[in-house]
This record gives sequence, structure tokens and C-alpha cells, in this order.
Amino acid sequence: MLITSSTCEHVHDVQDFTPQDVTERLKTAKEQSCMRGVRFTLLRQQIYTLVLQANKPVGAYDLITQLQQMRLLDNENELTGAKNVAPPTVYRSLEFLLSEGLIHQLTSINAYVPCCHPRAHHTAAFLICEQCQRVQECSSLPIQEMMNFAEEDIGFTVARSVIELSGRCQACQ
Amino acid sequence: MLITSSTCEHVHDVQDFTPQDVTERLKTAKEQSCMRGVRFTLLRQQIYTLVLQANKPVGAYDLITQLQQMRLLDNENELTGAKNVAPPTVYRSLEFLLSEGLIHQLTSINAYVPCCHPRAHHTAAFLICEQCQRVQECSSLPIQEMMNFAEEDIGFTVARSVIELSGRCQACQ
DNA sequence: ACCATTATGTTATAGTATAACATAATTAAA
DNA sequence: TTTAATTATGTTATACTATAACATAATGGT
Repeated sequence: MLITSSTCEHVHDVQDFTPQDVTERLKTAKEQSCMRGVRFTLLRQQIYTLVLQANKPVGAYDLITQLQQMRLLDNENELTGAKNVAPPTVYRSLEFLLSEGLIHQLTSINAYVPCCHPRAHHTAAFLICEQCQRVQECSSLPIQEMMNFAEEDIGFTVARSVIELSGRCQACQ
Repeated sequence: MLITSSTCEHVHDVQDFTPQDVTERLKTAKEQSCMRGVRFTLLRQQIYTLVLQANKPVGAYDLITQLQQMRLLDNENELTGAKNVAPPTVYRSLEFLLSEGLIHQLTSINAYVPCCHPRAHHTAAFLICEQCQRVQECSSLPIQEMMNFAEEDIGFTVARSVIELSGRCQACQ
């Protein structure tokens, strides 16, 4: 399903989704949303799809542009729906996708990537390649150790984490 | 000199500087700048001082406001210097202070704190208390392990790191 | 069919940061 | 010590990111 660029189990590329992968992700997300009693609306599906299809982290305003174009194309055939896409439209959907654990926010570059293994809220680190723009999500031991260190040794209760390392991935060395 | 809130050696509060501490920091910074052949100008000193004196992370626009007020007061006596403080003025000085390792940027909250142990570029994690606004800087083992993991196990060369954990510090539990 | 809830549209604006160019201050060289 | 080169700051404008506030529409339960 997902191509991993490392032998390490808990490190995943968050890009390179095939069209099949995208379809599968959408289906799974629909099911899980249904079970959780939340609405996985068309808009949210569209934005999730755009994030999945991108081969690099996407910014909110990139999504606005893309969504705008989609709507213009649709209207040529159907003349339905709104024409303008304003920031709140995508920010709200992004917030939904974040809360459902379907995507992650990369705070250091103001962009969003799919979660490589959607599930309940979890801590992860991200390796952001400045050359090829690819991102690896990493939830393995050292991250957990760091969280334990904060919680146990320092007595700090972590509510939210931003762990983002920028540099060069193995392939780009 | 610095009050550490933990028994751990490599964890430091980055606030609670006494006026004496501030003076000492400024003196050290001047000396080091001189040695490095860079100019620790009045503006840079002022902004560094404001960051040191704050008891919480300060935003760029906070600094603009404070600097503006300082200049207005000065002009009542002297009528010298510029009256307006525009963003580039403080952003450039912040960049200088960052490059000299005198301050750190907290990307997740768009703010700046003094470096607890100014020295050449180093990786650190930050524990940001959402209750009392205090920040602890942490350069101890688990952070190093995580960097090693990225570099050695994944083959990712880290150029820049953002490691920021928000939550509640021990004192605020 | 009605109401309550949730989602989206819409307008405006807040907050953060940088580009581009002009002026001033400092340093080094002639 | 004037000149030229470099570095720093001032200034104007604007780009980029994100949210507040309120109106309208869609959905789900009674």
C-alpha cells in the first residue's frame, strides 16, 4: 500500500499515493467517519483528496486555488454550487481532517500532509527534505523516549507536539 | 546565574533573568560579537535586551511596539533618531540574534526567547507551558538520540530542527 | 413538516513576514 | 582624510497565513 523508504517499521513516506491508494483512503475515511458519527462531506473529501494527491506538502492557499479551479470546471457543465472559495472554507475542512487524524500539519512550513497511518491522535516527528520536498513521518522509539523524558523526568504534560526536522533525505544526498 | 527548574542538567528555564543577568548577557554578547567581527549595534542590543527582559516568549510585533515606545520617550529628551519602527527593523535584528545563537525562535507560537546557553548553533527542544507561558530549553540525551536516529538509521541529514512541546509545566499541574 | 444542529458561504480583517529600494553609518583602502 | 566598499537601518509597499463574525444552506432527529 505505502512505499517505505526505510527498513525501519515506523517511518513512512507520506507521499506517492497511487490513484488506487487514494480511492482506498477515501473509502476507509468514509467508513470511519460514519462510525464516528461525523460527516465526511463532499468538500472535505475533495480537500482530503487534494492533500493525498499532492506529491509534496500543500499550503492552505494552494488548496484554495485548486478547489477554485475544480469548481470553475464543474460549473462549465453544471452551473451549480458556489463560485468563490474563501480561506475559511478550506481552513475549516483542514481542521476537520486534522481532528479526524487524516492529515498532519507541518507548522514549520505552513503546509499539510496526509497521515501515513490514520488513527486516533498520535505523536509523530516529520523529516522534511528541502531538496525533493518529500516528507517522512516517524513515530518510532526516539520520539516516544523524548515524550517520556518530558513527562517523567521533567514533569511536563505534553498536550501538543511539533517535531519537524528539515534537511536532506537519503535519496537526495 | 540561571534558575533551573529541574534536576536535569540540560534543561533550563529561559526566563527569569535578573537585571544583573541581563547586564552580564549583554556584556558577553558584546565581547563575542567583537571577537567574531560582527557588529552588536545599539538596535540589536535593544532588541536582545527586550527579549531577555520578557518573562514570556515575545512576538516580533510586540518588539515593534516596545521599541516604538522607547524611541518616543527618548525623543522627548533628545529629538534624535527615527520615529517609526517598521517590521523589517526588528526582523533583521532577530535574524542577527538567531544567527549569533543569542536567541531561539519558537516557530509554533511565532515568538522568540533568549538562548539559555549562548553558543554555536545547537539543537534544542522547547517545552512551552500554555498556562504560565514559561519555556524550558532542553538539549539533553533524548533529543540527541532522535537526531542520531534520523541521521544514522534513516540517513536524513538534519539542517534545521523545530522541536516544540506545548502543555503544562510541573509547577502548573 | 418542524426544529435543532452542523456545515458552508461571505465579507472583512487580524497577524506574521519579506521584497525592494533609499539613506545612513561603519570600515578599509588609497 | 577623503574615497570607496561594505554593512546596517529606514521606509514603503505588499505577500502570505489565518481567523472573527454573521448569513445561508444542508442534514438529522422528532
